[in-house]
Amino acid sequence: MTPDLTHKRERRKDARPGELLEAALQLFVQKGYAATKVEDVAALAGVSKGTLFLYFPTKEDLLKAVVSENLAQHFPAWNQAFESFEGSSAEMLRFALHSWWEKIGSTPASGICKLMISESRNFPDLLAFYVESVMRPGNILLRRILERGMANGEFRPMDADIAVHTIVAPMIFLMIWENSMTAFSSSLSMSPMAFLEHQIDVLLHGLVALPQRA
Amino acid sequence: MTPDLTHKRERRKDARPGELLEAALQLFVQKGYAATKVEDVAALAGVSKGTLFLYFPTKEDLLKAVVSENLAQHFPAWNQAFESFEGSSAEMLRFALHSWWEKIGSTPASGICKLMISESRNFPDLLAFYVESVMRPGNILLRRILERGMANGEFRPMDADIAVHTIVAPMIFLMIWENSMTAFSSSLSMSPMAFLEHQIDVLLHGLVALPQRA
DNA sequence: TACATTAATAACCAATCAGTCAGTAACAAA
DNA sequence: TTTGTTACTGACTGATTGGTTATTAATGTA
Repeated sequence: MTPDLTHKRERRKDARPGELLEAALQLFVQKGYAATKVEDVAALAGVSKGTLFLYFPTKEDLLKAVVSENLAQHFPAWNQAFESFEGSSAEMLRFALHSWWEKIGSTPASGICKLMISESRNFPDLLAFYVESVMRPGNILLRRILERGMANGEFRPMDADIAVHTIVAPMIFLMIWENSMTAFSSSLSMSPMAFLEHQIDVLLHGLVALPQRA
Repeated sequence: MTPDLTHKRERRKDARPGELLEAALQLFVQKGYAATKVEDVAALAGVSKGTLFLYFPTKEDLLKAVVSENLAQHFPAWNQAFESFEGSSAEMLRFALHSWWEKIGSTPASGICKLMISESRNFPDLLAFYVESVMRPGNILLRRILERGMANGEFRPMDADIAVHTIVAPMIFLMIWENSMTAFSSSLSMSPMAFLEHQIDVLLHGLVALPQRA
């Protein structure tokens, strides 16, 4: 990452891949895969283009490495947390969304989401990989929370598969917003935490003032 | 659009721009701006590359034309509908979302949203144009609905600016989903109308079974 | 200091692609 | 049929860029 302003050669074989992946993630998210030149990635990582190809055989391999490198490996811990959770399902949902925000939403890894949206059509196998590794586990975890809530009467009965999308949608929106809009138009700024809190509140209690269903 | 299989030349000066824009929208959304070749756009529109440049001076001009061509011109009508609406604010919200789905969400114009997300960083002036022409009017309209609901006690008090995002987020999600995911992975399919209905219901009444606030 | 190893470089190559332009064919008018 | 106009074509070009490789220099070892 640190641009080498002194033009002095350094031999750091083990540090290069990580620095290149970091630079690639940033540029791919910023400009799109096709529009970023490998030379720019190399420059941002402080090496020459040739060095990049020393570690990643093609540009496409670099993209795949960026995605797999940033995949959320949090699901084992999250599933564990689900098993041992003591509180209400509403608290559980709040915990899940806050934990997601802390571990992914607020980190550069959130850019992967935009990357998948933009490039999935061009790299279907990458999409399949992403679906299996993060979307499906995420959906399953959320559905278990919803089913727990419905089972103990805390949530009203509903189609869990659709409800999962209702929960996920604003999180996707938040990641996209941060990685696409805010960078340029400051008038579009929005406090992510305030949005998250409001979202959880509406999700649980709705907009209407007076309850009209049992 | 119709690929000319007979290789016979046709002179249709007035039909070309529209057909080229339609083809360009489809390919830009599918593959991304940088990854689509102008020659492919021309071929899909049934003309040669030279003809495309006869109507659009550069590739970037083509992109800008695609966006401006597909901008929602529905806001005058929608604002009008708001003024004369008779029912509750909940019904108004439902009407707004359904109307949006009918006029934009379910049409190719929804691809513009993905296009803006993917390319806004590379074309900031295009983003500014889009924000002014569709995002801001949309936000204002929704905020007026929310404020009407709060004013007559139908909705509970809230930060309208944040709440607008909570309403918009799932719609953005729906457009992105349809334009990025469903095309390749049929396992990700989801009924847009079912999602929309569920979304409105949760938005209004929340997930919890028993009301716990005044 | 001399030598071996290899990480890193930069000049290079081949393919791609946005944009051009000299020429062609469709159509109208005579 | 001839002639003029112009929508349309496709071969061409210059610039860009993914990927290669011969060379260089940093580091370890004797």
